[in-house]
Amino acid sequence: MNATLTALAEPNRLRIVELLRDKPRPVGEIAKRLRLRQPQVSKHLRVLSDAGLVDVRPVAQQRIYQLRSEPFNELDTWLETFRRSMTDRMDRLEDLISERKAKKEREKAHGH
Amino acid sequence: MNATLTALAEPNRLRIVELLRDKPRPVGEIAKRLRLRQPQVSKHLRVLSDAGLVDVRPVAQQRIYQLRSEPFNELDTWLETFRRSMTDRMDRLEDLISERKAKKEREKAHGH
DNA sequence: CAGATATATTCTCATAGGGATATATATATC
DNA sequence: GATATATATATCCCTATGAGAATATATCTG
Repeated sequence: MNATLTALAEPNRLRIVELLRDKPRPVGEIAKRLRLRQPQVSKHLRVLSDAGLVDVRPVAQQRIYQLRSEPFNELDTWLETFRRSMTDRMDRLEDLISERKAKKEREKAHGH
Repeated sequence: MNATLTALAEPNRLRIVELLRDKPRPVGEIAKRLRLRQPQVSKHLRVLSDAGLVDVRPVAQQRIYQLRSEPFNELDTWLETFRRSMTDRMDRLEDLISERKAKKEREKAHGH
């Protein structure tokens, strides 16, 4: 989880990932499209690979990189745990508000 | 998007966020529970706040921090763009697999 | 085998940012 | 108003890491 987030947190890596979202691509094409130098792209792809975000497939001298779905699924699962508690919290906040209103009403009634 | 990911990429911040998932909490409690020093917690909360991940609400000397839902929703929306293209790719992969199986079957039938 | 092409690795440098400590600020209590 | 409590900020140190350039490695083509 943390590995995934760390890998995605770097702007150029995020761009690479978004580029690979469309389809698998070789290193050179990624570099060209994103106007990055080849070594940086290779380095970033290494990080993405170590984090399990991409797979490589050699074709002649080229290395075709493509996204792996697992990390994204995990990220999604993790996010869901928030979705739930968030809506819960919202409900509780509303409860809190109506509670306070009720309290104020009581105070007013008692001449505060 | 990048701000959100950067904020979440730091291990202790991630822990803070996961702690706040349960309910809003004051700085001191976060520090105590995660065994972090108060200044670090304040700094991390500052980053989370700048990234729009948390809100503050003062109660006496305490500052109660709580999660904001927007960034998580955005992250979710972003993730969906992957889910789609991934399943597309998966379908294609499955096509590839069944194609290969078919080929093997043909080969087996021919006495390979 | 000699290029040419595509990619990975290594090295150096500079910077960002996280941890520790001290201190500032704000609010409550007496 | 003095003190205690809760939090924020400032300062210093240190490490991780991204960029750039040079070089190594692998594969194809002739």
